Amino acid sequence: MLTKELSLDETLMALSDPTRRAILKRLSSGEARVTELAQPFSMSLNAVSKHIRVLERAHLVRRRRDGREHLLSINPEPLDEVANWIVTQRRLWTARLDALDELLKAEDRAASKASKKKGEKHER
Amino acid sequence: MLTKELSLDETLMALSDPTRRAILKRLSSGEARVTELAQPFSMSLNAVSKHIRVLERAHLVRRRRDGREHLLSINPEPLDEVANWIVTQRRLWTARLDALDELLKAEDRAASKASKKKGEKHER
DNA sequence: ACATTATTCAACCACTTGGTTGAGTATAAT
DNA sequence: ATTATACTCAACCAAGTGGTTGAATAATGT
Repeated sequence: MLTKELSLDETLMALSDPTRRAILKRLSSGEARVTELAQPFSMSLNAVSKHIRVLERAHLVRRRRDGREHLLSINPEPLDEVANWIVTQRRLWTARLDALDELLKAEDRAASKASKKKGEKHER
Repeated sequence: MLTKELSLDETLMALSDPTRRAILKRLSSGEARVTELAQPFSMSLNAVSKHIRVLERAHLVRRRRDGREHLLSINPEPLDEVANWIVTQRRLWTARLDALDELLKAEDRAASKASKKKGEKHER
């Protein structure tokens, strides 16, 4: 599994910045150098360099040096962890909400049976 | 659709804190008051109150007042946006990586055919 | 050898975050 | 009416973020 200290905290934090997400998107079409990555943005090269370091810290990108060029590539592994957390949580939440929903529907049926009036509005 | 300004930035940022994720987890088993939510943590009530506000700002929880009690509940909607982004991106990334992988395998086959020497090392 | 290119490092800045404490505002209980 | 409870608001603080500029390092081109 090789899962070396993948922190949900750091991954989510790294992903929460639009510039960094754009960098990742760019990297999805293949390796790129720092300057290439920086080019589309209006900020300084140094700023982008810092963003990259954040992504690296979260293990979302890998760095490979070739001479003076640093070639960045994507590492999708941490995404799995996030995806995992999300689907797990969402299942819990919606399960609970679905149960509530069922309950409400049941009550609705009971209520409409009791009142026999059409056109009555429900709350929410 | 009702999607009122759901920001990926804010959602991911809100999720990137362990306390907040714990709060959400707690809320998956139903509504809770602020004090209830704060109870398991070692920090002050005010700190938790702030965390809740962050979650609210990201539309991950909703607040309903009943007298002096504020009842918090979960809203799973923003999670969809995140999940969506993740699966989309990951598909792109892995597609690309799989293609690369295929390429490398093909080259490996070609190389071993060409050199016919065992024990040769590949780079990285 | 010298200049250019690719990149990081270091210091700085304004702003945000995650926490604190202390006071304020409703609502509920006695 | 007083006190207790549930909560927020406001001010503060240390540490972190996202950006800047200026210099350092290291590899390449002339």
